[in-house]
Amino acid sequence: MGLPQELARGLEDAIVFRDLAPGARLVEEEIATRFAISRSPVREAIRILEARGLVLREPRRGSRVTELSRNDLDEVYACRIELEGLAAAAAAGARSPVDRECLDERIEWLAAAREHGDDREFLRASMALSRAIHEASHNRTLIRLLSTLEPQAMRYRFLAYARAAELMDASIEGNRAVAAAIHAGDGDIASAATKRMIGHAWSIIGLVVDDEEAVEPAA
Amino acid sequence: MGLPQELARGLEDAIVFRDLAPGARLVEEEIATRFAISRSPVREAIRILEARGLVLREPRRGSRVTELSRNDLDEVYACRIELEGLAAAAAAGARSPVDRECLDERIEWLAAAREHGDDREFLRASMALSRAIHEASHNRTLIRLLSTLEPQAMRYRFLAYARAAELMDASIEGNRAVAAAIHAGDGDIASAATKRMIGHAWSIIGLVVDDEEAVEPAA
DNA sequence: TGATAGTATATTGTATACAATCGACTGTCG
DNA sequence: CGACAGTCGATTGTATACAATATACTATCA
Repeated sequence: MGLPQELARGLEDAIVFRDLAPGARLVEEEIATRFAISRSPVREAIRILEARGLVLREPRRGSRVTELSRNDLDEVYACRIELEGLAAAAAAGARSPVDRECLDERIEWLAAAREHGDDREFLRASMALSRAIHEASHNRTLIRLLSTLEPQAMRYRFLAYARAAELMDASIEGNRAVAAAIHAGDGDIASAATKRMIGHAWSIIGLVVDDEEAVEPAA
Repeated sequence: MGLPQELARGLEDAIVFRDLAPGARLVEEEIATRFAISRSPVREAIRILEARGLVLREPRRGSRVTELSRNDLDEVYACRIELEGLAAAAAAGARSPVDRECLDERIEWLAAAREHGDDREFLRASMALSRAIHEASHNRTLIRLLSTLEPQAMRYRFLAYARAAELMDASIEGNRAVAAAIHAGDGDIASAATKRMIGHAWSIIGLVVDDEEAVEPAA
């Protein structure tokens, strides 16, 4: 993979897992020296993050990690619920044996991470599973859109896992239902199951974020 | 606006209106010298176009304008129909007086362009109207997603206008219905009207693209 | 003392220089 | 005659140098 993409992945991880807090500044030269590269690939990486809504770039004033908020959560999830539903339906329509295997594999990975009680691992498995469904849709445009939407959604999920661990169980169960519908080739059910699962998560995460904002109103 | 964004706008126009044909190469230095700037902003501009699906960048091999195809059309419109529906519903929910004026204004512009018989002007007005609806949703995440999806859709619409002018009349009528629902504050009707309009366009454009592919199978 | 102009510094935006790689051409050898 | 290695040109990827601008600090004046 290219250097900017690789760097973007690393920074994205840091943002999703809160190693880089909301509001943190991203100074090009600083990052460049830290990774012993020049500003050129760093600039490219930051632009990738901007396209994903993870950082906000103000002209001549630099970039900072975007804040999380109830309003932003609602925006992201309103889009996500539609696009993920679309992906599940398409995956059910264009199902292929290899995708099927891949899906089951990743659900097991998800369950294993839950057993282990590792939040980060669970989120990683969850991202991998999502991507597998996206790929199974064989809709490259949809994949492109989702790849610019998912990372921000992951930030909220990670936030919520710490406060509402039952969300993980709901996620496993929901995904099992989605996978079953995809395997059965029923797009409508796959879409409905996906929307139900995401809508449920949305409401739970919303409570967590509301709490967060009540505690820290100065954000 | 920044230089890269301005340049991207210009190149985007050229691609949408077919001044840059599908498959055309975009050589960084060539563009740079043509506009009397350096490669740095050109590279950024090309990345913007890539994020919008207008150009395909292959590592170390350069960028070329993406091809249009029936398959790609279906991908784009499957996403578009959902996201535009969402935008219309949100706009209906969060309607404000200023948005209302703006909407009506742009529909009149659309009708005027149709009277004039100017394809390009009609498409420009159409883009402006779409953006107005997007903005009226007050959902910045949705706006971001749509801004990376619309340009590709515009390419197909421009293609179809030349062969199926009645599409423009249907667009005016459809948009009037959508605007009425938004003004009435009825999200469900706004969404349904939008999806009906886009679905209709989808089927007509599909025929045009099928024809195109039958004529030129070597693409 | 408070406001303001001026300056200094930090950081981004743009231009240029250098390195690496891909594709095409060509010449040689089997 | 065909296949293949080597070289050359074109183009992208990365690094560095320079220019422009925003912010913070300081000194001066009302």
